Amino acid sequence: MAETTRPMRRQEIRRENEKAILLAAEKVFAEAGFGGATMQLIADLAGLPKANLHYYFATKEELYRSVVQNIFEIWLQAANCFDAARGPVDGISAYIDAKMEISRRHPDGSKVWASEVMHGAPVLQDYMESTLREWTDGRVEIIRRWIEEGKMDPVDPRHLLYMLWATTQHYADFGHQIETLNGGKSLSDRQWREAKENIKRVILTGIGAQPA
Amino acid sequence: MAETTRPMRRQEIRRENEKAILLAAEKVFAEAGFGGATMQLIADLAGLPKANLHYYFATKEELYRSVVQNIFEIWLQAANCFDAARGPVDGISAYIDAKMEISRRHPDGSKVWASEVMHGAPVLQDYMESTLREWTDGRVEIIRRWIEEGKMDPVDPRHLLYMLWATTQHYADFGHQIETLNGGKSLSDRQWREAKENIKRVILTGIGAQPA
DNA sequence: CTGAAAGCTGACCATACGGTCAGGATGCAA
DNA sequence: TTGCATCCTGACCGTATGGTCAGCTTTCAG
Repeated sequence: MAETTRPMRRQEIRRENEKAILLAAEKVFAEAGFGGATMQLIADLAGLPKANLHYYFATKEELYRSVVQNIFEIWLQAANCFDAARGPVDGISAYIDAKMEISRRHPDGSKVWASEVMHGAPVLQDYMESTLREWTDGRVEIIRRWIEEGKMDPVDPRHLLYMLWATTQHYADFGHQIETLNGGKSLSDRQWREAKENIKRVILTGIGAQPA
Repeated sequence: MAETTRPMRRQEIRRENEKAILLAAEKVFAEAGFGGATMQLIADLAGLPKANLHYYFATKEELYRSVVQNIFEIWLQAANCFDAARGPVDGISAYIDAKMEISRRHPDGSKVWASEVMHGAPVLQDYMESTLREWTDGRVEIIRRWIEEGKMDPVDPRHLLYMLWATTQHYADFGHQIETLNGGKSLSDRQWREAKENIKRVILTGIGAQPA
């Protein structure tokens, strides 16, 4: 990678290698699942000897945990959209945009996250019972208020959230299916825009929050 | 299992053992993924010695293939709802009901299917390019006709289908998350009903197909 | 310049897994 | 009853994988 063999700073080395490993791990875990992934594959993809992986991450479990926590953080960041909003149109639109962008930019991370949850969240159970639950309860409260204020129809907030998660996440997790049905090509910029617009229109109309 | 050691018919034996193996395999593949699943675990769960598995299914791949094809068939059966319908309200309602029932009754199968697609459909690529594509194109055509006939708003049929798939499948694949957010309890009959109603209401309203 | 700490790695190990096989048990048709 | 095809299984094997380690190189503070 580095053309000149300029001496690297310790900190720099650590940062770069960890980043490379995490990126490779994310991809391999996404493609093969935890059980199917091998440290050797991750090492090859990261361009490092396998033993070096164990220098940075003691075990496969530890590496996996780091990958999952990373994507969970990104996932939570999309939450901010909700808070700053004054009504369902703003809030839900922004949230859909944010989550669709995650599906597009971090499909591997999304898959790892989906896999983790599908397998019973062995690593993230704590987070789900604390952070995720708090986040969800907060958002449920916001939606409930919007309903009270007549800004949208009385829809069960939880099922609405599930719908948002499901619909947006689908474009990452089932991306391969979507590509296949798209003639084997990945979605173009325009198609991504159309996807977002369709989702927003259907859901916002569906909850009676369309802006005139 | 059999209390009396009544002699079993050959056919019967075969059928029962294959069924037991497939059921166990579905569960183990769902919980651990293909790579994480072991023939030993499947054998234990099926109550058979490992070697007996290989008598019925030569390889792990072959067993996996059978499991995946099984769920794909169930998945396709839900299609009929669409065909018999006279309009979006009937058709989409029935489809959502059917797919939600699959998520509820076959959560393991749904997870295996999701896993298969997430990992690039190594086994089902053929089916996706033939059967699934045909099915989808047919349904797209039906929806397009509904739009032409003014029975619903002009929504992109493909993205609508993705939304239906995503939303319903979510209750199986992310069932663990939903349970966690439900206080660790699985959804009750009433909650499943509410889920269905919410989804149907939001989507049907969202596409402008609400009946009066 | 020097020594210690950090970074690196080829070779190695124990284990677990998918798969095999020889040979025994069981049903069933004739 | 007999013979044979099907069914079953404990013991075994080769391989791949996660992980270890001794010893090397590189950075860098003092």
